[in-house]
Amino acid sequence: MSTIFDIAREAGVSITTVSRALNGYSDVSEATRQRVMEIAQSHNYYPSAAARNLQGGRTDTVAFAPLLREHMESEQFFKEFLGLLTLSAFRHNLSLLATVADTPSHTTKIYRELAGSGRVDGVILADIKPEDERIALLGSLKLPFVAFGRTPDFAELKYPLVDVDNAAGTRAVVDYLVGKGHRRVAYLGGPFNTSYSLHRYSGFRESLKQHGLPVDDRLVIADLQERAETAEAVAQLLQPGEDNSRRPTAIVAANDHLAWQVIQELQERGISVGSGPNGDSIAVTGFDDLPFAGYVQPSLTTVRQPIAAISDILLDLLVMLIKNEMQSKRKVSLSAKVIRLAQDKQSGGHKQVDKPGAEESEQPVKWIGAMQALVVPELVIRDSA
Amino acid sequence: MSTIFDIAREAGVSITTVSRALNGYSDVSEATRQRVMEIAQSHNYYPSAAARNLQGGRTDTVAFAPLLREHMESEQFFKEFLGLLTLSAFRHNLSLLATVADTPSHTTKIYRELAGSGRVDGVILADIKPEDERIALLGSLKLPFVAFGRTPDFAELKYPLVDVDNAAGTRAVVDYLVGKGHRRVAYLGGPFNTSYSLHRYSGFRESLKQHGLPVDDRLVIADLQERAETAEAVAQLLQPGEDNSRRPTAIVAANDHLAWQVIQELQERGISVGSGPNGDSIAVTGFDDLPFAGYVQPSLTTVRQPIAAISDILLDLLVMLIKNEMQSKRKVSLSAKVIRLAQDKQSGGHKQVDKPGAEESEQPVKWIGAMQALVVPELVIRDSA
DNA sequence: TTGTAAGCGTTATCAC
DNA sequence: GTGATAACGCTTACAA
Repeated sequence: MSTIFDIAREAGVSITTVSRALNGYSDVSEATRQRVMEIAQSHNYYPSAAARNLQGGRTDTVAFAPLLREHMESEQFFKEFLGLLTLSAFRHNLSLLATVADTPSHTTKIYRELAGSGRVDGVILADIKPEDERIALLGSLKLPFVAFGRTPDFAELKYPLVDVDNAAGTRAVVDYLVGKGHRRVAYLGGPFNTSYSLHRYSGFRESLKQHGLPVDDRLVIADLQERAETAEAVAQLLQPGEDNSRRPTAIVAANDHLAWQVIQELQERGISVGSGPNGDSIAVTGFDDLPFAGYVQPSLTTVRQPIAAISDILLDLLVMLIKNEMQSKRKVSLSAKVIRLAQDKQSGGHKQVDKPGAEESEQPVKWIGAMQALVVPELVIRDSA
Repeated sequence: MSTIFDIAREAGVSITTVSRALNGYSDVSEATRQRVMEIAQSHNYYPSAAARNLQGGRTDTVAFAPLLREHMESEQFFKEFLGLLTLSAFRHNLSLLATVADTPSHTTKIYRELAGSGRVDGVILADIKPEDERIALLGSLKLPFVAFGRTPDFAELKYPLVDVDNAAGTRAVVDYLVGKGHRRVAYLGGPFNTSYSLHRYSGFRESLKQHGLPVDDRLVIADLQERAETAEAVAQLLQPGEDNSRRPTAIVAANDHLAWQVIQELQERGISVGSGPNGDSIAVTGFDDLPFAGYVQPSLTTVRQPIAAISDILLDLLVMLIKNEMQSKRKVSLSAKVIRLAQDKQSGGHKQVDKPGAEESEQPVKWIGAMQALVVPELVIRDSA
């Protein structure tokens, strides 16, 4: 590949001039600029990203490095999020560097390396846990980041984030179910190790309490992962021992995947799945509204996470952060200007992105802090409840 | 962030020594190495990727830059492939740089830039078209690449590729349908602008001919994209005018998405979907076996593209190519050694990858040239046909 | 308007 | 074993 020297030589100017011409500086004669640009084009010349980056510029790249879970190949949420992040990044004129971490400690290493090696301008965090070291780590590393999710102390820590109001989501579900007459509602969840799983569960409890219904611990089973565990959990719910009145008429699953497992278990036992607290059918709800949710039979009543809108906001925030970081590499706190910028979004949707195609779905977004957004998810009523 | 100078100063050695110690050279005393490594660790030092890359090293990054299609947000195949590429890249100790191209000409620009700026060591191409300029382009740019898919002249061009035997896939479908007694089989496809869409269609024709059945052009409708077009196509198939014997008993759709649209159209018309050439039900088949294929009702009989295995092979090939490229930046053709390496895979699966987790599904792979693999897809029989 | 020259942080090539 | 020093290709003061 040709370098800036080749272009300079052929154009009969210095490399400085080439650099200026190509970077759109004003102090270059139009004639020179034309010539330089033509020659550059004919040589298929593009400035070396490495050289450019080395002298202090940005990489125009952001990273996403989720922790590799078992059976990640089949994890729909991961793929959805990754795909939509890629699209959002593109609209923000950014590239997405996708990696994966093996283990929690490997995660730390990856972020250290990302920060140390300067490969990216910022990172996107997901699957935030209640005590997530990554937040402090990235802060100390001075690597700009945005979180999808939040820790309980998000208000004090003041890191930029977008979260779905998961509690509101399950509350909406339970409200809906209770509204349809359900009184015995079970909750099936995965491991309670992420913030969102805790929020979903607490939304469930809150709503029940609000309706004056008891939370029957025998109707709550968590830590479900493998299909076999779900099978066992369903079996447990269906065998209330002596008293048949303990059998739930509705099952709230913490995610779509789990909901689908539950539905299959019920169907295998000849129990019909669907709405109505009466009869012997059982209502089942999910959470996420992944693409398959509308396809399964019966189609899933679930809570939609507007992932496309979320990734757009995440990148809006990250871009602002990076710009701020670039402007002044010494200031520790966010400049007031950036914060104001972020809050301006409150009114008027998210038209920050450069390119068309962003979700303009007027997602209700609540700003719960400077650069901290809470997206209210929507209940999607289908056939399963 | 600290640099190599900081480490050198603190360790009381030269930067050369630091570099050597950290890069595992043998000519460094064990004592020095220990000290240097400790100090580096304590400073959270990682060599600048830019500086390192500038002096000629690799980036350990490969790019994937698909063309942005309309409604890409909802394109499952894109997300599947992207997610699995990310996982495969990780197993090969590579990062994946994901971008998107706006337009075909933007695609060209992206590859030129990728090559010129040296941001990545190689790229993965997908959606290969019968006349795909990208192959010549990347060749001339000397940017290592692997293609998922192939042009008709792949044998002469000799570029590295992995393809699914799409023709064999639809042949298997038709064989199966004809075996079940179907005689009037329709074909519904998208635009015939990619190699795979052409291959799928030709497989369809081949199989019919092999079974001595005529190809009724009125039963072939292509270029379907929007749901409305599919609706019209289905309507057309169902209104054979005067002669009712022209109505197909089976519909082969070119992909799962289309198959699902067809099923919905049929169901809306009160036509049951399923196997058996008799009765008034119509069999429908898809292609891809995307995650939702098993979820829809009736579940899709389809052809499975083993995407996980494919992306592993793609990256196996790309890694070999890159290594070769690094070794000798002047040689034009592949070294015999690399070719041999690639063909060795023929016997013994694909255990090339460093980390566990690769699909060891013993996918049948036929090598149709040096570094050119053809994966035979599998017919998955479910309820829709 | 243009050119000179000093970095940016590595690794590689020589010396010692 | 270890250390100067020269690239690597670019941007950006500073001069002219």
